[in-house]
Amino acid sequence: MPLRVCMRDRIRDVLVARILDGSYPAGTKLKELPLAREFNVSQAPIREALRELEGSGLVSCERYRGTRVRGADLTELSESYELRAIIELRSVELATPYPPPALAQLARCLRAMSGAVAREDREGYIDAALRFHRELVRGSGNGTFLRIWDALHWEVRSRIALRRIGAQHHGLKPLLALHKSLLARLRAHDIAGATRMLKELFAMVSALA
Amino acid sequence: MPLRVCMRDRIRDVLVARILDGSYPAGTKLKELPLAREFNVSQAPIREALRELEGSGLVSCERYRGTRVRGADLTELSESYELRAIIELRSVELATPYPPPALAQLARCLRAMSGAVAREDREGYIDAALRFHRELVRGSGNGTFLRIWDALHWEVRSRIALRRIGAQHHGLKPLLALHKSLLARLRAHDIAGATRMLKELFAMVSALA
DNA sequence: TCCTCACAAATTATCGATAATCGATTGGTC
DNA sequence: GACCAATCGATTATCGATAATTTGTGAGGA
Repeated sequence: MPLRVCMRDRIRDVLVARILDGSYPAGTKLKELPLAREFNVSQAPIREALRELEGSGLVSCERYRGTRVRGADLTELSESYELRAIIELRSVELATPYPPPALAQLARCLRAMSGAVAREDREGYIDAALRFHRELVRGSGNGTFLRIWDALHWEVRSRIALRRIGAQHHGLKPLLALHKSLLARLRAHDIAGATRMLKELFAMVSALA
Repeated sequence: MPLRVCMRDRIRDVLVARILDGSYPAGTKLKELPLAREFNVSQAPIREALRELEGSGLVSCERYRGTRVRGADLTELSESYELRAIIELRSVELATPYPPPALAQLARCLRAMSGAVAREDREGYIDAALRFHRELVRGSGNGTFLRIWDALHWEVRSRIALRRIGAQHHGLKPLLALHKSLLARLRAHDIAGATRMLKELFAMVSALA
């Protein structure tokens, strides 16, 4: 059985998905040997996957005491949003004026978000919105910003956050509107305005959570 | 031979120290088996140490292609300082007014910095200054801020940065003065003033590098 | 000359088993 | 009953060896 991607990556993705879908609520102990048996691998790839999740802050490890999930913790969630907010705000400052290709990419994401809202596809909205925000950071040209942003696994955190909000998907429309305004400000090289929009966005998410 | 701390941690610290002291300049390939032989351990703890360094951004790994040092890269260094700056600036906003114990701790660090400057002990200054800045972040109460700040291994990066500056240790006095002003502003609950001081600090470091 | 395909060397990824450590529990003592 | 040390089971940390992958090289063909 040739391995297209290494086990470690595959296992990490599965674990992330399980934290995402609620299979592993906060506090769950992730034991290495049982996981190894389940995935039909040895301990090594499991351990490496867990280390990587620790780096993202989704789990925490203590020496000889094991690994526990801590991603769904509300405090940690709002703390992460705080970090994400300052990274994106500074990215917008650094990146403006965004070059036309970046603006085009942002516009594509926005269209995808709009379409998702239209068909009430919340998952689709999240994916598109994350691409939008990641592009904001990427545009800053600061690789460290992007690395940290990626390491926080927003594809997990966003869903945890939105699950807390519950079924209020009517909340997506004002979010979409803010993104539209934000892009317009970026096109106009209006840093102050763009920053204001972004702050409102994060304030709205915080209020919901 | 009972292991007081696990090999992984010990090895990680040695590798960090080597990146720090210049033994491993940027681009150095870190091969697992040779390192394992050198430390008289097997591959496993080496790999885990390398993963952790990857999380800190000090090295980068590619699948089946190995691990390379990238900590001394100037671009990456200024990018990291940019991230550190926004984390500390926001921390000051969140933490002010700092509680008396935190202010006392900051004052202790400042005294240590002052003493180090007086005896022209640059290493001592760096240690004390890092404690000062870490305390700024800790005071915010945002554990994610602190986790990311720690993961960036400033005990390495600061020294790399200051080595670039060279022997201009006269540059430490204005830095010390800015820290003093900063603490005074924090005591006075003057967020705007404190923020200004911190921005000047980072501007000065960036200018030096 | 330029390709490209097979092969070998070097290195990483994974395995299966052993050693070290932690937490709870048991048994003994006061 | 309260306390403490010895021990056991569960789990993590590490080991030594094997499998998988990449990269470089050289032979053969257009």
